[in-house]
Amino acid sequence: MARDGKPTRDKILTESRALIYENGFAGTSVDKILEKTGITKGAFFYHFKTKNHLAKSLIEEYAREDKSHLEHGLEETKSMEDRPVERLIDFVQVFIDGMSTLEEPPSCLYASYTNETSQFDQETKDLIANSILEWRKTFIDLLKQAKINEKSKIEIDIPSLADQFVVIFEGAFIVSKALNEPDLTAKQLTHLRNYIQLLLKK
Amino acid sequence: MARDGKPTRDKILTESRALIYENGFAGTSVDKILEKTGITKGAFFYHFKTKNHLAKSLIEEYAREDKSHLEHGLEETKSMEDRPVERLIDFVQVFIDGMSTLEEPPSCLYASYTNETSQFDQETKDLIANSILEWRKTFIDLLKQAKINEKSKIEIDIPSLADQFVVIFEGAFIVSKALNEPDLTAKQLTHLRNYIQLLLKK
DNA sequence: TTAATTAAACCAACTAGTCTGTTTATTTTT
DNA sequence: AAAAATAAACAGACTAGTTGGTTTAATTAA
Repeated sequence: MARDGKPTRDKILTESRALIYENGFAGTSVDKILEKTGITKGAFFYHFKTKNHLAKSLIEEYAREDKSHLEHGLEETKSMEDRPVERLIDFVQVFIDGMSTLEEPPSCLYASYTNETSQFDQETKDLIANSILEWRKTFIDLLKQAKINEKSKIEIDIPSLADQFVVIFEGAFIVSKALNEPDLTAKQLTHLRNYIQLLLKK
Repeated sequence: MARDGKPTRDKILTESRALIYENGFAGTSVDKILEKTGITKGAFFYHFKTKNHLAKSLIEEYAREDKSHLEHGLEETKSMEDRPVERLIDFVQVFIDGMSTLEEPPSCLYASYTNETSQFDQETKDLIANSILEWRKTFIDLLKQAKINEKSKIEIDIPSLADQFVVIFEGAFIVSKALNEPDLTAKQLTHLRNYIQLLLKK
């Protein structure tokens, strides 16, 4: 057996993600990653066959984290399973709390990739689409359990309301970055929470 | 008199914008632009000193268009100046209408640039920030005229509600592209219209 | 008659990726 | 326990092609 390569691989993943948030994927050269990590070219291409294999690994890792955020939201509100209306509101609140007290504007790898789609293969793009659809599915479920359409005075398109969550996240990240206002995302999510609350009021 | 360079310059601007929407700025080489436009290198650098000068011209043009969209929204609803509540709703409706019946997912150059910020100079980034702040300003005005905080049962942070408009646009563009659902943006804006309507109901 | 454009050669820096060889920790054999 | 073998992990020089950008001389069109 030989020495442990995991620290090296992890360092490449963490640092390159940060670089991509600032330069984009095409704008992040392998040499820049090497410079930032202090890792050599040999080591880099030992761990990742090509630069695009790194892109794939990055998005896979990101999607795993994303999924665990979703699961965390469900877990945190599990005790309210029998009060679906409160659960729905509290589910959103979990993420409002998670987005407050940020020191700098957040970023999303899905958005980064989507802004230069042609750089990536279909599998990578599918992974992004499916991750977003997971949020849609989960939210549709929460909205249906809260019987939102029976309670609301106006008719609501549930799937698109479900999408609002991801839409506001993605949009807030961009505006937060463009204006350099780290607390913007939490504020934006608050409006989604308000909207749902107003819809649920008979 | 000499011959007119405008068609050449315009072609570079239009085609390079389309390329940036697919490849990002760093991923869009000058050679690719030449290939797509059929223009020569000499002509390209005759019109743009550097690739980053093109970036600047592109965002300036984009910001001008953006501003005229804002003005168009105000113009279209000018007849309701004395009914600020209806005007506010109708202002949003103008953009819902503008975003329905799209054939393909829309894109935003502000978002493209923001996803690879380090490629651009401060002036370019400032132009983006200021363009977004124009929307904020306009919307704050519309919201105040509609006396939203006097009418709403819950307390509303007006500036962040104003930002919702741009946030939903930006977020919807990304999700629309990631899922390849052209009509997503219009649907998302509809929820913003609903939200404001609910807030305005005493 | 002058600005706009072509065509092609050219450059230095940078690009992703390859290659050969070395280090390192563990396993096997003695 | 010491020596030898193994293979993963890593080093870094090198390559072939691309990058943004320059130059220059001839040509085109209003």
